[in-house]
Amino acid sequence: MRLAKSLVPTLREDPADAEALSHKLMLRAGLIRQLAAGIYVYLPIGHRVHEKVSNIIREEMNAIGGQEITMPVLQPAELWQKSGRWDGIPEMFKLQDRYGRDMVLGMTHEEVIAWIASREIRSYRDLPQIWYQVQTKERDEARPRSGVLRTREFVMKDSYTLDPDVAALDRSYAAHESAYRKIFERCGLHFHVVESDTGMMGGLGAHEFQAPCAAGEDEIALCAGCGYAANVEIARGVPAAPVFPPGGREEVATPNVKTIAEVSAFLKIDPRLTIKSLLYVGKRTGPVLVLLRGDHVLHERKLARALGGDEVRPAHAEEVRQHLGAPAGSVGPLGARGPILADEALRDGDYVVGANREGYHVRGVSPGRDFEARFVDLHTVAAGEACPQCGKPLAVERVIEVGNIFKLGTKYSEALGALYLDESGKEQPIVMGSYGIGPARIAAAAIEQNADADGIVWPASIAPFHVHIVVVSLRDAGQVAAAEEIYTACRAAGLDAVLDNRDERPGVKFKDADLLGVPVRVTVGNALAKEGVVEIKERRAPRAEHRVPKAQVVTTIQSLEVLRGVR
RNA sequence: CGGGGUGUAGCGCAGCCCGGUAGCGCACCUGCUUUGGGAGCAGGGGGCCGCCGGUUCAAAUCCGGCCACCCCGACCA
Repeated sequence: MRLAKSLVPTLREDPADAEALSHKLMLRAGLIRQLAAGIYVYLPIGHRVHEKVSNIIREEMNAIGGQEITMPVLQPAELWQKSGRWDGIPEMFKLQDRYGRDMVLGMTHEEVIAWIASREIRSYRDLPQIWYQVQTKERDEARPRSGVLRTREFVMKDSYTLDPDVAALDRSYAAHESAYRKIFERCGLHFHVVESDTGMMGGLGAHEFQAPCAAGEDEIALCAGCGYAANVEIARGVPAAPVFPPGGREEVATPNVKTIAEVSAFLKIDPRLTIKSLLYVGKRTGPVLVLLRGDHVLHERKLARALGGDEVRPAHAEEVRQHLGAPAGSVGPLGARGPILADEALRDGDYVVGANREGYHVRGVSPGRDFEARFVDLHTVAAGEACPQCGKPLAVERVIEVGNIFKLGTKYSEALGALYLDESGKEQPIVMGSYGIGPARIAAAAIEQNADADGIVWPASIAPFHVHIVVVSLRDAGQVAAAEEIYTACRAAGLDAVLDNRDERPGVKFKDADLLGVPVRVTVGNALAKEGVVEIKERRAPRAEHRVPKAQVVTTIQSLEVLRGVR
């Protein structure tokens, strides 16, 4: 590619609308432009990167026997009505055709897969199968954000496995896990494989591939000791217990003291010696009193799971007063009506709790002894808590989900009649798995993880080009000719090259080269006439430089460690 | 969906309080000079001031409504 006539609109300044590093850099380097909230145009450079990532994914999917197909984005509502997902998914784009028939824009493709399977798979001899596509997904996200990290329209590689039984599913799942590891390694990402919530889909198991980065939306708990790794949605941590002071149960006046911080300050005690009482309302299960240690934070997903997948919300102020007879700052478990859920951390010890009487708390209250409660894991893991497996301290990292693998089971095959005959001639539902990867998130995560003050620093495998050739002066015919020669030679050698032949000052070209982040830069400038050499410089620190005659450019580049493994 | 913020030239912003000619930097066009880390000088083009309505002799500016976008939270099959 020659830059002079190309659509690579770089920006000098950060766009006002961008916050996340990858978002700023993708806009500034001219990879993308935003059409609407969460909807992006991929310009030539962005498109190239996306293709490089997608092709790596394709290679690894093909390597485990995946067969690429393409399924429609536009789908009849009927399929989704059959699977039970037509209602209750606010992210689903729905529309009608001209005859008033309900349609959906696909946000995932389990239904279509099950539909194909129901028609084409008949015997255990047809199994197993791995079908995948690289296709656009449409999701009406509540809040698109961080550039390309969470969008309403995005391309996903989604694959689906069809197996005769759970043991076979386990093998397909393991094959995917190993393919995914290779994909992320080849893309140059740092990542963790973590246990994740199977969510409302109620599958048999799931893992996420999470790439650490500042703009991430998830948090994971990690144990350096034994390798335990889980999304904080499900991660369990064992907090250190406080030292409980002696003393019996007594009611104490706590005028105008409401929050945990106020209670512990007023009574001059560690917040860990208090219980935080929160009234929640489950859509089906009704009011439930939730107890946590004073310093802990409730994880609502854990609560929802403890209530059998119910939808929960904090009670309104009036509901608290009505249910417990006191305002929110003075409530507690003593004499409370209805179910009480207490975090595991509260099993032992005497705590300060709200008295259910405005302006009073009670000291020396022991869960289990002074009131009945069901103990479940409810608190959000904090860094430093002990690993549930080995006891070493856990770390908590901010991450972006770049892939997930999911054991679906037979939910969709049963709903859509995807059955096969086993060896004994008996009809069985196909056991399914589904697996997703977002190429755009991989690109953005790679930027987040590798950028420096001057711009993007691409891993060579997904860089838009391997070599960025800068002609310092277009007025020097010798430089232009040499640059063209090098450009042609690189391409002939299988190196993707971009030639900056724009009539710009050298500074502008160098700045843009840094911004674009291509791993190797070749500068054709004064040194050509003076010493007969060009400069080959790596983008990544410490920007190692080689000065060689133009005839040696290709072999020198090919010997660079940054390009190891590519071409 | 709750909270906060912003909409003025392609990009980044000022002007708005206190109503009266729409401005600055970058980018773009022309000319001259310059040419190894985002050049200098001179001249020039480009605006439904987010949209609709109201107040007023007069609205970018005041008032009302709406829309879009960003951030925090909720949600995220």
